[in-house]
Amino acid sequence: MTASATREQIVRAADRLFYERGFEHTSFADIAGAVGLSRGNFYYHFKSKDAILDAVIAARRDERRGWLARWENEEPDPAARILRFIEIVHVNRADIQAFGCPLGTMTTELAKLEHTMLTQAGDLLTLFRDWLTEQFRLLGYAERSGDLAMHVLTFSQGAAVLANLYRDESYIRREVDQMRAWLHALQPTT
Amino acid sequence: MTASATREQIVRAADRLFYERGFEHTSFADIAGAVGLSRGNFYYHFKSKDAILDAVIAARRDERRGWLARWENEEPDPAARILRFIEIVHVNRADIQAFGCPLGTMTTELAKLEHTMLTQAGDLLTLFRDWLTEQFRLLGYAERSGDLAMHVLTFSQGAAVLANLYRDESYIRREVDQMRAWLHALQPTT
DNA sequence: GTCTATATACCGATAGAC
DNA sequence: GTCTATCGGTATATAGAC
Repeated sequence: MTASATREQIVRAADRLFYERGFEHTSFADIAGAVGLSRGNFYYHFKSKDAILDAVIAARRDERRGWLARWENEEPDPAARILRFIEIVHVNRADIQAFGCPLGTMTTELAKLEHTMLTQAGDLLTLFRDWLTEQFRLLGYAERSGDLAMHVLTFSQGAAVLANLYRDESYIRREVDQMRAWLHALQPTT
Repeated sequence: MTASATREQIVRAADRLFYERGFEHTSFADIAGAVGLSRGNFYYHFKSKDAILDAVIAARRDERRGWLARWENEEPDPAARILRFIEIVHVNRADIQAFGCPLGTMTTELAKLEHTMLTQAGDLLTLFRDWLTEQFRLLGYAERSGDLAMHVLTFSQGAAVLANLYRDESYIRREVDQMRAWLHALQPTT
C-alpha cells in the first residue's frame, strides 16, 4: 500500500471514530484497529494525535465545500440553496440521531478541552455561516443576512442536540418543516 | 468535617468541573484538588466515578426543580414562565459562552461515550420539556403543546452551542429577542 | 475520616529490527 | 512501510496505617 493511500484510510477511519466516540475517547489503538495497522506504524504517517485531528478537519472542510458547490450548481435560487442546508438535518437523520452533528459535537468537545484546534473546527461551521449569509444577501436581506444565517445555524444545532438525545424522527421532521415555513414566510422588506 | 458536608463539597466541585472540562476529562485528582482532599480518601465517599456522576445529576435535578418552582411562584402567567426559561440563555450568558449548556453538553458527551447514565442526564432536559409542555397546555395549545415545548428547547440548545463557539453576546441577545417575539406572536387558534 | 503507598490498565509517543 | 517492544505518564481503584 502506498503511503498516501494508507494516510487517506487513516483519516477516513479517524473522521468516523472522532464523530462516533469523540476525539479524546478515540485512541490510536481504535484507529489502528479500524484500518488494520499496528499502533507503531501509525507514527510513520502522523507524528501526533493533533496531527490526525488537523487532517480530519481539513478533510471535512473539503467535503463540506463540495456540498456547497453542489448545492449552488443544482439550485439557482438562493432560497432553495438555504433549504438544502436546512434539510441535511433530516437527510442525515440516522447519523444525527446516533451521534449528533459532526461539527457541533466536535466544537463542543474541543471547547471543554480548551484545545488549540477549536478555532479550526469552528471554521467548519463558519464555512456554512458565511455561505448562508451570502445566500440571504442574494435574496436582498442586506445587513440582516448575517443574523438570519446565524438563526438557521441555531436551528440546525439545536435540532441535532435534541435528535441525538431523544432519537425521535418525527421531531426532526416537524422542526425542519417549521424552519421551511419560517424561510418561506420571510420577507426582505420586513 | 462531617461525612455529609464533605460529600456535598465533592458533589459541588464535581458538578462544576464536569461542566467546565467535561465528565471524562475530569479526573479524581482534579476533584480532590478542588476540594482539598487526597485521592485515596475519595473512595470513602464515592465508590466509583459513575457514583459521583449519579450524585451530580441528582443535585442538578434538585436545583432545576427549584428554578421551576420559583418561576411558577413569581409568574402567574404561563407565557411569562416560558419567557423565564427562554431568558436563562441570556441570564447565564457568561457561563454559556465559556462552557455551553450544562445539560446539553453533558448529554452530548455521554451519548458519544455510550454511557449508561445518558438516560438520567437526559431526564434533566425532559424536566424542562415536560414543564414547558404544561405551560403551553395552560395557555390553550392542547395537543400542540409538546411540539411547542420541543421548539423552545431546540432554540435554547442551538443558541448555547453557537454562543459557546462564537462567544458573541449580541448574538445571544438577538436570538432571545427573536424567541420572545415568536412566543408573543403565537396564537392557540392557529 | 483522612492519609500514603500501590496495583493495574491504558494512554500517546518512541526505538529499532526487518 | 510495517512490525514488536517499550518508555513515561496518568487514569481508576484498592490496601492499609493512623
